[in-house]
Amino acid sequence: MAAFSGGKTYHHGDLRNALICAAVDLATEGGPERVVLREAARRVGVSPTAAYRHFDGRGELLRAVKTHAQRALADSMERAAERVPGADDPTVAAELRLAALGRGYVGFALEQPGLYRAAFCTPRAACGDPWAPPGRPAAPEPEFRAFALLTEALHALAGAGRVERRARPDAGAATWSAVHGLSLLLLDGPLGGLPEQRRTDVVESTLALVLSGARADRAPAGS
Amino acid sequence: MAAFSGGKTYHHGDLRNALICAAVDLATEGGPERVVLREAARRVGVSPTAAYRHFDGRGELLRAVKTHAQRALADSMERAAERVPGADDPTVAAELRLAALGRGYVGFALEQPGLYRAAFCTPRAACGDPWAPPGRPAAPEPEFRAFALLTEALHALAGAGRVERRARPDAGAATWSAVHGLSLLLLDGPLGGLPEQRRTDVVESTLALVLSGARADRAPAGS
DNA sequence: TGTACATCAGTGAACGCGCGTTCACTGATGTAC
DNA sequence: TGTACATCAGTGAACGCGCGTTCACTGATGTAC
Repeated sequence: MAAFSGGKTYHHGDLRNALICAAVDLATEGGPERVVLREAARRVGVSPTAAYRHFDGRGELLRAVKTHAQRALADSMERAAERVPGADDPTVAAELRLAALGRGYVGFALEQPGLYRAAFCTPRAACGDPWAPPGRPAAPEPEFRAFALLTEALHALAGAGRVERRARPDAGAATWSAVHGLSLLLLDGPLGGLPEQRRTDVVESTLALVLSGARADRAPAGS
Repeated sequence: MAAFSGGKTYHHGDLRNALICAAVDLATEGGPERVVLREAARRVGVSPTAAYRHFDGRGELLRAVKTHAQRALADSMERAAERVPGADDPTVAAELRLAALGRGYVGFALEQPGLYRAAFCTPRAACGDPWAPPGRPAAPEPEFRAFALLTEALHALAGAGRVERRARPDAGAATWSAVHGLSLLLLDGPLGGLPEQRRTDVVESTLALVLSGARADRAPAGS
């Protein structure tokens, strides 16, 4: 996030994007609560006031960071899935893809902890503003492509080799829960101090849990 | 948390516990980042300086809150498990208990969101101090009885009706991941806006995922 | 039982910090004629 | 093509806020003799 796209048309040229990049850097370094409007302006070399030409305030800047972080998370999942080798059996292929998506998810969380936490920050939660009013956020949630990727993979797996079979309705949410919880427990939770090998074991165990859930979905009820 | 235990021996009498209670109240109202030393002292009716007779500083006060929150979480799980009806089949009984523990876990998170988040806060994460140094915390982690309860239930389930069979080593962590992730997605995550019924569905789906993992543990490999 | 003293839990004022946000402004860019 | 003007992206100083923490202190409690 050192460069930004737009051309230099005005005084600064694309200050909005430059501020977002700086804010993303901040989140990368220390999570959402490190996203500080004054600091972002400082890094871009501009007065804090200038930011108010482009954002309503800190909240809006943080939302932009959140959107960016969610995209980066989904990108990481897709990259992991692309690296997965093909398989003749469509069921095996679908299982490999689902597991790869999960690894990409957890991998992103571990490699970009600050950005990952920013992807899930809410005004009332840990975004540096403890005084935010409770209740639903006013602005609509940005896309959650990560969730869509998991759901699609589950449906593909449920229907692999059969005609139009679909996964249980909330299987996506359950799977998401597993990889999300795992990421946070590993990141700054009680599973944080694990050595490399143990960490890998826990990740694979959790992916195995997800896959066994998907298999139970495919089998006749009560097996 | 309106009362505190100790007798009035000194000027205030058990100020330490009074401060912890106030801090727990703050966390209950707004999560760990709302735990503010000055405000806790204010509520107890004491000068901020007085707190330094009993705590090293804000960090230590927050740790006390965290410990309290973890105990409360485990208590909620045990209460939920106690309400579960008995069953003749030991396997069924073990499954019912595991599911009840999971419901108690998520239930606590939904009923006490602030306290729940405090139970998992870390200096470097969302505890209101974005400048905390990265790396492992100096002080050892307090007990995680919630985790122990899940692991024990999984082992009981794996061994139900058989001689000394144990669950897969990391099944506890995987299960914990599922309920923890679910709680956070429901709390302040993208699953936050769900209506009551849908929320219940998602909880049950995730518990089904956990149970299917436990069943796969019991069945011969490759089923 | 009474008195001098040590201990220690509390006070009150102050420190420096950095934040988000607002104000009146300046000076560069673009545009109408 | 030149000039007057409107627009708008930026500046700089200041606001009030509340925090964590430290300082020198006071006054109540407990203790030794």
